[in-house]
Amino acid sequence: MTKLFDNISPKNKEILLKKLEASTLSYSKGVKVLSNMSNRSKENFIAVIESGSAHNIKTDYNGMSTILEEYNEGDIFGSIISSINSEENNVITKEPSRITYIDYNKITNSEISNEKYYIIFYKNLLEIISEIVAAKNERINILTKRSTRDKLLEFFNTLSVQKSSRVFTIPYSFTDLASYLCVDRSAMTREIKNLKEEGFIKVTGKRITLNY
Amino acid sequence: MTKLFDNISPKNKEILLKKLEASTLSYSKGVKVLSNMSNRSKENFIAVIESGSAHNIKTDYNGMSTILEEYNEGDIFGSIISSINSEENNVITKEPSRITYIDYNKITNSEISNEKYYIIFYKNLLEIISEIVAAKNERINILTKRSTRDKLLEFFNTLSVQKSSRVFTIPYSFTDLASYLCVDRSAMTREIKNLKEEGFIKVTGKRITLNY
DNA sequence: ATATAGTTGTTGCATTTGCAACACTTTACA
DNA sequence: TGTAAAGTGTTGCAAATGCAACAACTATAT
Repeated sequence: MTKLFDNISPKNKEILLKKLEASTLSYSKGVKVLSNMSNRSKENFIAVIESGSAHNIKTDYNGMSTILEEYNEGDIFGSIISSINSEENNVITKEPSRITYIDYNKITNSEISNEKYYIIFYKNLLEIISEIVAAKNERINILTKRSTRDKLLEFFNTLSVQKSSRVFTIPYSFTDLASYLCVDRSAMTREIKNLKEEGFIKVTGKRITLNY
Repeated sequence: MTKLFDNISPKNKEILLKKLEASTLSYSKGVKVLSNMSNRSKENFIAVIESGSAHNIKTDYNGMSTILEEYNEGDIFGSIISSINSEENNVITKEPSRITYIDYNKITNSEISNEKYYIIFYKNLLEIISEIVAAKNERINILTKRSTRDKLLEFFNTLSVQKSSRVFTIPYSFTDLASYLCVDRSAMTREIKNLKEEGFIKVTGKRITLNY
């Protein structure tokens, strides 16, 4: 469940959704989510993942593709918070999913209401966006590392902090991880091997143990 | 001027600032801005650059430093929107500056007021943060490029779009640009030379002309 | 006005990374 | 359940990048 409606009564939530003209669509697996959306409405919307999951994938002019973001149940994405405007970006479902769309203009331009639930909604939105910003900062943190090794270590470190443990599981395939870290897959595999041989990490499938 | 108080009357602005216990500090050039701030208050604040400018610089364990962000007059930064919590991060003034601090807890935890200016403040904050997110997305866009050449071209492209012109001026020294793009300076200079020789760009000092 | 610190362009060389190709394993799904 | 598709580990080789060092130039501060 998204935090977007935390502390708002079901009744008020309904009023709000109606006011914002929210609509929910269902998708099967592996579908480009925004392809049937007009460029017009692409410019200002928020989407809530009601169920399922999706990847935001950027494909370069030279065919190089990069996983920009991962959206899971309860996550939100949209024009103001993600880069999805470009032709290069695609949001693709990883499994059958249901997504609710809200016109962001309706949020910002609607009559300013004195209703309490209105400001609570704003607070919630702000909080969610703050979390998104934190995630983006972390991504930038990883990408500013100059070497494959340092990118891996930074990534592992983040996971380790998240799970409060030196043992954790990589939530991607190694192929996807390379894409996420923006490095060549074979070079990454080589570097992981080095880290193993030098005793920094232990790798069992997707389970990593940090030894430092 | 920051947008934070747009559409809020001076009187209400004052009430708001008092309520939020805002305080303004002055700094000379080249000063670490947050060094005298307690870790406690570092965790939740917003800072507004009233005048002057600053860099958010991250220095690695191995001494490698990267310009994460640049703050100019009217910009805001802070714990919820920037990565500044780590020991590695420093915000350093580029010139004499005045900065106003607002305790973010005061914003989120204060009694929910029905005052109109209150929700306007929220809207403004949300809008500013959306712009920050857009900037971060752009940064990620650049950093996901795999080669120095593509990073340069993406950076030039962004500037070109911003200025709506194929001629523009780089707002950094080349040394700082290399740091911003996370590449070696000499390698970057080499690549810029290549781009010049291949006729893609013209370079006169910091003035770039795109020929494609 | 001058010393000092910082910026720029350049180069040779070492290292890292990317690319292409391959065999093998695992997963997905019709 | 069988077949196709996707993921994994590996390697040799080529190309890109980083590193170190230098000289020339520019900006800054006292």
